[in-house]
Amino acid sequence: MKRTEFILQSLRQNGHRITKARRALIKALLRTKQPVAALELHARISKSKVAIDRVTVYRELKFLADIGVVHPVNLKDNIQRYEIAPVSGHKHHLVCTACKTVKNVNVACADLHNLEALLGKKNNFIVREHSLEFYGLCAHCA
Amino acid sequence: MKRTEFILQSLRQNGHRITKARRALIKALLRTKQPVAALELHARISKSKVAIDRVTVYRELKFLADIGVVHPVNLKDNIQRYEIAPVSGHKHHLVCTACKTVKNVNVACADLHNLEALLGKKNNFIVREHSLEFYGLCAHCA
DNA sequence: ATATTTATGCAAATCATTTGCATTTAGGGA
DNA sequence: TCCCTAAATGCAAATGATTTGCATAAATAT
Repeated sequence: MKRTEFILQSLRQNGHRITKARRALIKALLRTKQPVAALELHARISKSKVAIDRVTVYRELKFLADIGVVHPVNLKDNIQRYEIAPVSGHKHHLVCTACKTVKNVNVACADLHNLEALLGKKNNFIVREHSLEFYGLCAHCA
Repeated sequence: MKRTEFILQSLRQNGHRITKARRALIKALLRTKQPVAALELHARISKSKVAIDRVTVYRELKFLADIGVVHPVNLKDNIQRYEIAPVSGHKHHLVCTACKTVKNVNVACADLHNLEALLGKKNNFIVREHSLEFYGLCAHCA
């Protein structure tokens, strides 16, 4: 459980408080291997006898995203999900459109960065980020 | 106004009816250069004195997406947008996170297809599609 | 222990989208 | 042209995710 403490530590150092809700949220986030929605997370936490409000989960996730502890993930169903931010960079996903299972995949974003520079120049934009997700059918659903 | 007629024609040929709502929707969709949300589209159509219901817009957009006339576009705000499907392939977008302007950009998806094949093999998935969007600041907002 | 400020809970609002159902209407055929 | 039937529409109300307002609780520095 070292990762949890590391995150809490850095929160504390930045003047944020360590509360029951925050601790439960981060632990729950670390436990999941897939991006989770606020309500999903709230359900899981509730099941583990920790009582925190739905609204707190929404607020906390947004807060954690603001400070970069979690990354927002947007798939095609227009539900906001989050995942613990990796140590560096960001993740890409492979989503089964049938069972909704999400797998993390490695993509060499460096290749995209050239493209981004090009697009930026061509369109007079400063390109800051990209989102790249893959959709298909997992072995089980195919 | 040839494109409109072409689309209506092909709808007719597939046994779908040409209604006032459908015609207005398609014309409105062809008029916009950026992905539009249902409510946005409804507002525009209403402004042009054509009275069609919000619900009809939602239903129609979903229908048009099902038959491939429009493509759903998902950006980071979890609002469902649509755009007229290009003759072949699909579009990618460059979104200004400040003013929300969306520009279409050309991406050689062929490069991604190699990657998709690889990911599919590695994860035992059948990869069907991808979504790749870019975010940044336009010249005006930078 | 106390003050101060951050974080939480509860209720209610909001926003996008969907559903049920009764009514209208496009378009093929008599 | 009129009618028939399925397809499309409109209206009202439901749903689901997310947000907001406000008063309270509780985490830390002093």
